[in-house]
Amino acid sequence: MQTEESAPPTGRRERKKRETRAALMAAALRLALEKGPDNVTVEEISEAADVSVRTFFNYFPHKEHAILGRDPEELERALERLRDAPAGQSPLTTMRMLIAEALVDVEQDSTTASQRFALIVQSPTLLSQFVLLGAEDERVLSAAMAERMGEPREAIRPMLIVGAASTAVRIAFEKQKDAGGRSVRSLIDEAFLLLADGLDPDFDKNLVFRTDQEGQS
Amino acid sequence: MQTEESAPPTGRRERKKRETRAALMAAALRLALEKGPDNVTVEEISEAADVSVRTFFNYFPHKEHAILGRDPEELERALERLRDAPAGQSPLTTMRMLIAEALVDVEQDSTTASQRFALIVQSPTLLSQFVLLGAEDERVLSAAMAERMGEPREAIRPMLIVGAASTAVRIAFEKQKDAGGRSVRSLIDEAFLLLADGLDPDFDKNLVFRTDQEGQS
DNA sequence: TATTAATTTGCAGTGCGTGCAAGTTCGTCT
DNA sequence: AGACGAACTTGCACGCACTGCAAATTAATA
Repeated sequence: MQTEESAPPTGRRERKKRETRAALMAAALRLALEKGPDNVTVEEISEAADVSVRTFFNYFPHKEHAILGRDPEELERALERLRDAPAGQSPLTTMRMLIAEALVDVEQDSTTASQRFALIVQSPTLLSQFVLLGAEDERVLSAAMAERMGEPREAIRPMLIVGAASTAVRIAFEKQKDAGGRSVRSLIDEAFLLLADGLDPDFDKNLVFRTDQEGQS
Repeated sequence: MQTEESAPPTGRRERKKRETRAALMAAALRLALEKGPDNVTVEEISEAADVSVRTFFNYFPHKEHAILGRDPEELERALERLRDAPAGQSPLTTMRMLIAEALVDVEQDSTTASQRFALIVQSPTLLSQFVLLGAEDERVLSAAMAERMGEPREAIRPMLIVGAASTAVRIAFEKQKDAGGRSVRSLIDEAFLLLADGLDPDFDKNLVFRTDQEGQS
């Protein structure tokens, strides 16, 4: 009657599942690197991991998920960190902290992480899947951030902070290739400073655009 | 020997191609609205437009492109407006102008435009395709904006301005449903003010995150 | 009208992804 | 241990997206 999950249920079953999942992810990543992400078939991946094609789809909804190998715990950790952040900490500071800590996670197995990113920017389908997963995260984070800030769910600012921070990270990664030698971290730093201080001090706050062409003088 | 394109070749052929393309787009949109974007097959669309399935793929690379029905001239117009913007105008102001004018375009055939947007947020595949096309636009706009601002191509600020503006628009559209009655335009206004003035006046500029756990005091 | 080029179409084929109905493995209870 | 039930794997059939190829149709040109 103790079907509850109190002790870590490390049965043979759990272990095998983890192994299979890991094998599939590894095979997917390796093959994608070797042959280009769009030239890999699910059949090859399954073969390399020594399972049937059908089993592959029991583990991943799309081929891309296996290559991306997203860790669902990452979002959990981020949410937890957001909850545990100092009460007085300003929202953008919190976001930067979250990102910095997520980067640490990523950099720990830096080899596979940077390889994955190279693949992502290479393949449109991978990129779109990646963005899609990111958008989901953004929604969850925005909701949590709004609550933390004590703002209503429809408020613009929390969402904009999360969205802009995410944009900053994306740009930093994209720019890293061109911007010779600069670390992703320093690029992110620069972007966050811009976001915090304002992107444009000369922005014309009084300008109102009208759909009709009145007031042209 | 005058196989060149000097006069607008409005032969029967050109006309038919336009018609077919329009018919496919219309059928795709109509069916997507009726049955949900994920329950429409290419076969149905082609049937409704009275062409073969194979012909459909001669016009669109993916099913989604027919539904999205993107107008390639829109980006052209935006680029032109960016070039023609007053020399002294601040970058974020320019972006807001671009967006305001693009909104006018969209609102002119508002029926199909808003219908399309409702579809996009409904279907993950549509959304990802949409984002993918948007990312391409962002790159082009960023490059033009960087040039206009006289900054090198690797500079962060132009890209961040374009990216953040695009994020603001996206959020405005997403929030429109919850934010009872507020127009997209006013939501965009609010977002732009936040971006211009700075998302977070209390951002801690001196905080440096380290990968190791030193300086914990 | 005869020639040529563009377009459409059918057909065959690859690959993704899903439901279903076995078969197999594992945990559990007696 | 043996039996039972649940979880997992697998094969099979299927629908759908998309591509290359070659034949057929249609429009433009000489």
